[in-house]
Parts: sequence; structure tokens; C-alpha cells
Amino acid sequence: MKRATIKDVARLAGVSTATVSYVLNNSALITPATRERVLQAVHQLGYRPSTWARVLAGKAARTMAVVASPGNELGQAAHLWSAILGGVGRAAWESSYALVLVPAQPRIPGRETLLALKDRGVEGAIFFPPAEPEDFLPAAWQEGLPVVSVGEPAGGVPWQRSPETSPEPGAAGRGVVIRVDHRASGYQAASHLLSLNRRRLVFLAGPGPGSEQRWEGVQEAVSRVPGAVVSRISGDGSEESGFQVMDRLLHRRRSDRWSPDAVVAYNDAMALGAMRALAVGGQRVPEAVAVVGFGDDPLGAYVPPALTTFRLPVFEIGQKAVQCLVRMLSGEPQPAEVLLPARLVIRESCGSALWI
Amino acid sequence: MKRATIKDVARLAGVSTATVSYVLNNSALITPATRERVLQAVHQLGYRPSTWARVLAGKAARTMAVVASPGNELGQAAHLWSAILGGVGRAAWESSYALVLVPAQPRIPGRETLLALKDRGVEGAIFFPPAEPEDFLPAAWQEGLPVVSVGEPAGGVPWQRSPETSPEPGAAGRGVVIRVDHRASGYQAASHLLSLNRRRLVFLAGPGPGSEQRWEGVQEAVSRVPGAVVSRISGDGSEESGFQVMDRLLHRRRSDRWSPDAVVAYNDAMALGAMRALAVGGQRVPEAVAVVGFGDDPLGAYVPPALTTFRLPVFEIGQKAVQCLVRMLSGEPQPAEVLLPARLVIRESCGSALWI
DNA sequence: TTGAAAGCGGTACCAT
DNA sequence: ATGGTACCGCTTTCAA
Repeated sequence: MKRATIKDVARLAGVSTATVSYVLNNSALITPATRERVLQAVHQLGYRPSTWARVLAGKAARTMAVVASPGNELGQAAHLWSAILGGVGRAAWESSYALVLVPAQPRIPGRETLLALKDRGVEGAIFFPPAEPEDFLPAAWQEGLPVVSVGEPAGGVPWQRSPETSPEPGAAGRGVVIRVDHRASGYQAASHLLSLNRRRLVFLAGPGPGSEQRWEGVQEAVSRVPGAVVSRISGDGSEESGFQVMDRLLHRRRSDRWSPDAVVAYNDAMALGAMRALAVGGQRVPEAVAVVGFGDDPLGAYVPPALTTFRLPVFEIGQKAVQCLVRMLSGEPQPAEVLLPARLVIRESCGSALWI
Repeated sequence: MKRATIKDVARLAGVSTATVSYVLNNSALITPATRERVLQAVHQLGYRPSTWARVLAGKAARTMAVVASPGNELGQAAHLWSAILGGVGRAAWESSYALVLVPAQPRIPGRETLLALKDRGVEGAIFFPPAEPEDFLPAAWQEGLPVVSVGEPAGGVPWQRSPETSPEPGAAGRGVVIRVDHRASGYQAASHLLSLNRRRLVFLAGPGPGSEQRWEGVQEAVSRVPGAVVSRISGDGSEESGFQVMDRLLHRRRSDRWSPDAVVAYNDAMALGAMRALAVGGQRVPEAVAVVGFGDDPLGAYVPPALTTFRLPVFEIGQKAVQCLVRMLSGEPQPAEVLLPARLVIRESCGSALWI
């Protein structure tokens, strides 16, 4: 049978469609009696207003897009992205927003995708960088679609417009970024190691802005402890690069005055690579060298010794993203950047249990 | 500036809105000249029809839902689900369907979710079991929303309606299931092992229907080779259960007449657990015992010896799901079940490279 | 407090 | 081959 319309309800309740509409929109000027009668009819018919019709009549669509490229770069962080989606989903539901999913295709111009979204009444987007194609973000800016990005932007994308072009962060047309507080993580990682009496740290840098920030945090923590030093060496974020970088370090000619007793890696993959190099080089973890990773990759918990790492606040990230977007859409200015703390997960690779 | 409407286009082209509509819908009875003029105006104004309006006027919404519970059970197969989404995305785009994402919340009744979807004009759904809440599927059936499910259903869900209730598989109101051909995988796994002259197989069963089917496949392959035997032992799919099951097997009192020289595990986790037990028990893999897993978990490639396993046709699964749903929506009857083959990925744990 | 009616942005039937 | 126009389902003046 066909869906009941507002007319059916009006007829059954013996009122006009206008009255029904008032009741449904909680207008104050309706008699409790009338109200009751209408509600009764609504219930009886199982009537549900058509979202399409009410949008056409001027209501907000309350729809946001989720843009990502599953199966590509994102696939490597699949466990993160699906977890983040959990937060997105809950927050969206709570704000009664619908989500339209855009598993972006490399070959399809971002502009086209974007226009298709607007056709469907999408009011804003949550963007998971890196997502194909690269021109989605610029297109969104151009079309004035509010965007909240989750995590670091893709390499080549003109992420933040230059300040003079867009003086007001968080306003529609710009974009806010939900980010993990990498600096704090770096600081905490180093602090943890220092508290365990490690003094010769090495930082395994990776690609991406997060690496830089973590490095700063590490440096700060180290600078606070007399006698502690830290050096830095770069890889590309892969397990292999972690291995190579660490391996090279271990074979450094002995003119070098020290070998590290602790490693802070860009991510779990590099940490694992480093641990492999350490094992090959006969250095025990955590006895000789402590290692901390980043990202809480399932792998890290499996390989012995279990990797001490940082767990990303995935659910919160998703929630926050939606909340920001909702606020932007209701006109509230938002900060250009929201920082969420990662949580240190202490396992075995640093030789300590968490006491406090 | 505001979006251009069909009226604007009509005015600019000097025709009626009806004519514009005809042009946009590729009506055959339009003069090339008029057509050209209209298209010109459309282009000039950057006009795009409002999806909402055309749906209201009777066109199909071309929208399907993607229902899943990220962060729950699905989180364990996150790399699969996000990859499948890639296929879903591409196929949906190609069929010009929009996807509305429902990261289902445990606490929200499935019926409510479903109605909300229908309000938004969703015409069908792709369902990733297990998804919370359990009553989504029944609700969909009740409301007559066509559903294509990807993979095995959740435990308690009355998956397929009883035959007498619903005689026509694939019709709207039923549901089609996209499934990996587990039987074939089991057969292929065992065949591979047998071809490497293994003769005493053990099958590590897990939960879920897929396990049963794989077991059948294994048995069939074994039955074809004189002298080959296979026994079966059950776990719960976790790494730990793989370990325990294997460990117990190794310590079996010697009255048992044989110990296995090959293991076919329910999934990579159990395979890894089994390998751990084998290592502890002093059995070398693959020399003494060959192991094959299932699922192509990233872990498997990492831990030495690299695990021979089956790669799921994730992209194809996603594509197929959408294609089925699209066909269902256009009235074509679909089979109740679609089987897609998994691909054997030969690595080191069976002691062979692929020659052919 | 309620109802009649004019849209919202399209589509499609019926004339011309 | 086009144009006029009555809807689609709902919201929202404006009157009553």
C-alpha cells in the first residue's frame, strides 16, 4: 500500500493540512484537543513526513557527506577509519543528520562529485584525507560547502587557504581540521621513556605533518631533562623503512659516540621494522632499547614484545567532526583546528607497566 | 548567489519549463536547434536540477543505504569492509545511485532506522552483517525494502525466511546474499596441500557458516586422494583459540596414530595461533607442518613464515552487491545467493611457490 | 486557533 | 515540436 500523506492525516483528523503541519512542527498555537486528534490520526496511519517534500518546501535537508577513498591510502588505516565512522554515525544520528557516503573514485573529478552532492541537498562534508581526487577540497571551497577534515591533509592539497584570503577560520567556506595532538603525544612518549631512565633517544621520523609535531614534542621533553639527548632520522613510514633506518643506525661507524637506548617511531609499522632490525642486531627490546610506536595497530599487540604505542581517540574524532560541522552549519564560528589527545598504551616494548 | 532553477533556464532560452524538462530528460521530440539553445542556457547558468524536486515529481530517488556497524564486530574485519566499500562506491556511481550511510547504533531500533531511511527516499539497502541492531533485517523485510547482504549473517538473525513464506528468491522483500565461495576455497586449500604431498590434514573450524562450507570442500578434496586423511577440531576464530586447539592436538596422548602435516585454518588469526603453538611445540613451519589461513590479514604477511592464505574478492563483492540491488530495484529477479571465489595467495607457510 | 492558498522545483499530460 | 498547467507532499503567509 502507498505511504500515507499529510492529506490523509488531515482528512482522518478532520482538519486542514496546515493544521497537521503545525502539529508536526510543534507550533504553540494548537489546541491540545486538536493536537491530540491529529497525533492520533498520524499514529493510526503510520504517517511519516517525506523528507524530500519538506526540504522542497524550505526546510533544511540535514544531510552531510562523508568523503573518503576506501581501499586506497586509507585502506592502510582501515581500522581507524571504520572506527572513526562509528563516532561520526552516532553524532550524526544525535543531531538528526543523515550521512551520504562518497567512496570517492580517483577518476571522477571532485567538482563533479561535489555538484552531485549539492544536487542532493548536502549541506556540508566530512572529509577524510587523503581522498581522491585531489580537487575535491578546492571544489568544496569554491562552491562554499562547509568542510570538516579528519586528520592530516593529502600532500599536494592546498590545505589551509592563505590567511589573507580567508581571515575567519571556522566560517563556512573555509574548513576546520580535527587533528590528533601530535605534539603532546611526542612529549608524552619521550617523557615516558625518560621516566624509565632512558637518556639516548632516537626519533624515527615519517612523512606528514604529524611527524614534525611529534618531533617537537619529543625535543621539548628531552630538553627538560639534563643529560638526555635525542637524534632524528627519517623514513617513509613503512615497516621496511623502519628496519633500514634502524639497521643503518646500528651499523654506524664507532666514531659515533653513542647508540640509542630508546626509540620513538613515527608509527607502529616503523616501530616494528625497528624492532626487527634490533633483533637482527642482537639488541634486546626492551632491555637494551625501548621502543614506542604510534597508532595502536593490531599488529603491535601481537608481535612480541607487545608494542607500547598511542591509541588514537577514534570515536571522539568522529563525533567531534560532526559536532563541528553541525555548529558551522548553524552559523557558529568554529576554530580552524581541534586537537584531540592520543592515549599512551603501555605494553612491553618499553619495559614498564603503568602504575598510575 | 542562489541556485539557478528550471525557470531561469526557460526564461534565458526563451522556452517553457516543459521544454527544458524534455531536453534534460532526453525526450526524442525536441528540435536539435531548441535543444541546443536550452543546453546553452543550462551551461551558462550552471543549472543543475534539484534531485529533491524531481523525486517529488515522481522520479526515482536512486538512493541506497549502506548499513553496517563500524567499530563493533566489523572493526575486526575493518580492512575488508573498507575495501568492499570501494567496490560499492564505484558501482553505485556507475549506476548513478547515491549512498546513504547508516553506521548503525546498537541502541537504536532497526525499525526506526529503517523508517528514517524510507523518509529520505532510500529504495534499497546493502547490509553488512553483523550489524546492530539485530532487528534491522526483519524490519526491512516487513517494510518491503529490498536488501542485499554482504557476507554471513549475524548469529541470531532469521536470515532467510522460510521457503514457504517467501517462495521467490531475489524478489523485493526477500534478500540476496553475496557470499564468498567457501566450499571452493576449502577444496582449493586442501588440494594445494595435497599437491605438496601432505596427507594428514587437520581442519581448524571456526564459528559461522563459512567454516562448515570450507570443511566440506576440504573433505571433498581429501576424499579424492587415496591415503589422505583429514580430521577436524573447533575453535572460536581467535588467535588464542587457534593456539589452544593446536597445542592440545600436539599433546595428544600417543595412542593417537598420527600427527598432522598440514593445517587448514578457519581464518588467519587461528592460523597464526596454530603456528605459534607449532613453534612452541618445536614443529617447524612449513617443513614439518604446512599452514594455510583465510582472509589475507595484514598480520599474516608480516609474521615469518609468511602465511599462505586466501584473498577475498573485496572489490568485486562490493560491486556485485550494488549491481544485484540495482537489478532488484528495476524488477529483475535475482538469485538468492551469489558466490564469488576467493583467491589463494601462496606465501611461505606451505613451503611452495606458485608455479603455474 | 484554524483554514485557504500560494509556492518550492520539477515532470508529464493535454492541447495547440 | 512546444507550451500551458495540474500535480508531487509539505510549509507558511494571510485571512477569517
